[in-house]
Amino acid sequence: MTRWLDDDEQRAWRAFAVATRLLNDRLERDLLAAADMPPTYYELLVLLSEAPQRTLRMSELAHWTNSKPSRISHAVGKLEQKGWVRREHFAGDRRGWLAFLTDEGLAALQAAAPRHVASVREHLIDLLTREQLRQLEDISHAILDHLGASVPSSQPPTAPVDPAG
Amino acid sequence: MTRWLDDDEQRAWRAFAVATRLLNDRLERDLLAAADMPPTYYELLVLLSEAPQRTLRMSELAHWTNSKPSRISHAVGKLEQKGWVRREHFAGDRRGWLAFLTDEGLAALQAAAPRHVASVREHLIDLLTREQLRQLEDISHAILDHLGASVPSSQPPTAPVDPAG
DNA sequence: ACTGGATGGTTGCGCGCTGAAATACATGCA
DNA sequence: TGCATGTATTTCAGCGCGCAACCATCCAGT
Repeated sequence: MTRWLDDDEQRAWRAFAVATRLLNDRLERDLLAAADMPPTYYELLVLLSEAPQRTLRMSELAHWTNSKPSRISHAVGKLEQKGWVRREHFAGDRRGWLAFLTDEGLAALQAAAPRHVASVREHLIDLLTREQLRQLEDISHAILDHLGASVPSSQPPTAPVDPAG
Repeated sequence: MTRWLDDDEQRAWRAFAVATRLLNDRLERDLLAAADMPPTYYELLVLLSEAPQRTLRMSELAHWTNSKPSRISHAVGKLEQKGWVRREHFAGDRRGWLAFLTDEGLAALQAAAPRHVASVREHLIDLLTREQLRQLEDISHAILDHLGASVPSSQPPTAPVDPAG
């Protein structure tokens, strides 16, 4: 007994689906041009930049990005190659690893941030009224609550940069 | 001279970014379970199912999905392997090709649709008030207008099924 | 008719991200 | 000491995608 979508729901869903996909594609392309990395990797740098000591455990990175450990390993490996992240043993439990954001990594982030923020503004934020912005946040939180997710803004915001992660 | 995001903007943007990514992941997993194909391929079936004669030209598929020709070729190739789509020459201009949705393809779509609609309902539609639904549509259209995109709801809606594409 | 340039699609190839599974090693507990 | 658990890495394979090269067809100009 399927409850199909009525006209209103259908229109809203389709518009939303297409819009978010297109927006995502666009932001991804822009970010690639600005930072030469996929959004998911950029996200890791943002998380690190806002963490105390610019440091997080691998498992924490996995947690905040809702991803499997292997993905984090791969990603941090790439970032390490670029010299943007360094890995060190976690003193106290040598199974664990800490990922440090290096000065170079922070610099790269700071270099990319303006273009990324501009992109987010141009293709999303500046298109909306203040009212719509609030609505969008409410809607987003409804989704997040339902999916049982947590937004990493609960991270200690010691950000030396505003990367609009 | 970067205009950083203020607190309201930052919160909204982050919530939106995380919510849409998570939602997307979830819907993708569900769809994969229901239809054994990526959302982008499913989208093609939906387009075809709603087109007159369940038929579209390759270039039209490319247009409505904002994708390069090669992607469509690859995708339709896969769908053809499954017996869900058939390709025929376009009479009148033999350079062109028509993609037909087969009976099997339609059946597969109809089989997958209920679970997909349920998923969309569960993780998005049913979470929102009627008011929020309208807000979301407006916001989406703002994005679409700016990106110069078109939503395929301008397709002739002769749908024998409501797949919530 | 012939030819050169568009046009519509395909094919081959490789890139880059991802996850599953196997592995390695540390830890804590019986 | 043993063994399960926890943390992270590594290997491997798969996939979707785009680029570039290619092929077939159409069409305009001569």
